Amino acid sequence: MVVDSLGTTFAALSDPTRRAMIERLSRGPASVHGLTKPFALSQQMISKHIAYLVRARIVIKTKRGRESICTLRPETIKTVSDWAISYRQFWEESFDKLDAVVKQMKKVEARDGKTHG
Amino acid sequence: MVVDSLGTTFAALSDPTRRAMIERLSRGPASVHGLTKPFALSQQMISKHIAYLVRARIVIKTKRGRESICTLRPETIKTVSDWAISYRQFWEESFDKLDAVVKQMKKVEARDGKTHG
DNA sequence: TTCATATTTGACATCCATGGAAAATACACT
DNA sequence: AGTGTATTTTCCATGGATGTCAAATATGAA
Repeated sequence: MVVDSLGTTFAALSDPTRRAMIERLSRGPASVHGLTKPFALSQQMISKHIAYLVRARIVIKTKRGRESICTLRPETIKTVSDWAISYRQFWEESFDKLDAVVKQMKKVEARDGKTHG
Repeated sequence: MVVDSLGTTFAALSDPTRRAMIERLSRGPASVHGLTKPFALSQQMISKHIAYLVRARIVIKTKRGRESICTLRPETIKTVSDWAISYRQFWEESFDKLDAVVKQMKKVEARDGKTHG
């Protein structure tokens, strides 16, 4: 893979455990140990998941004594939002068109209602 | 993998070719052949990428004669946006805190500016 | 039916992520 | 130094995604 920053971000987000970790970290930093408890996964796996999130620049890790404190970075999640929002016009137009189709169908239904059924 | 709809979506978005295909499809439907041209990839691979996008419910395929027409679904991209936006408060608070830190630093700088080199 | 076009499928190799087990490292405390 | 805690690293197996080649399928045109 070439350097595909957004791709790395999406790959990191594809795992439900990692998304849950992000959700947890959005409420404040936590140690690896603290992140292990709720997940019924071994600490090694949590550590590996964190490494994945760090590589994707979603999380930063800082040493505090013998603990590693994980902190969620706001910028990267925002790039995901920015990516999705760039299609906002597309989906709003699509929904508008769908609305128009539904309205047209109802209109036809009302007009032809008595001749069909 | 268990059924993880959002995870499947993110996995599909992790590939730059597929994101480019989405970008193309956001400007209107296209055949597999039409999607192949700009990508310097074999038609089989494009076909497989499309299958991946269909499986992730990002694209729908409809037969028209001997062509398969691919259309971008608006809902799925919107779920990505919704997911990211649910962290909006987090990142806005983070940016605010960063702003505050920067302002505090400037204040200290201005106060101590003449005593330091 | 035959030929060309559009698309899919199968076989196969390669790479990377996932996850467990156990060893290794790093640090705090006595 | 020795003990317990926190975290990482290594080895290994499994599964899934990527990509190519070749063959198969489906449709349109002559």
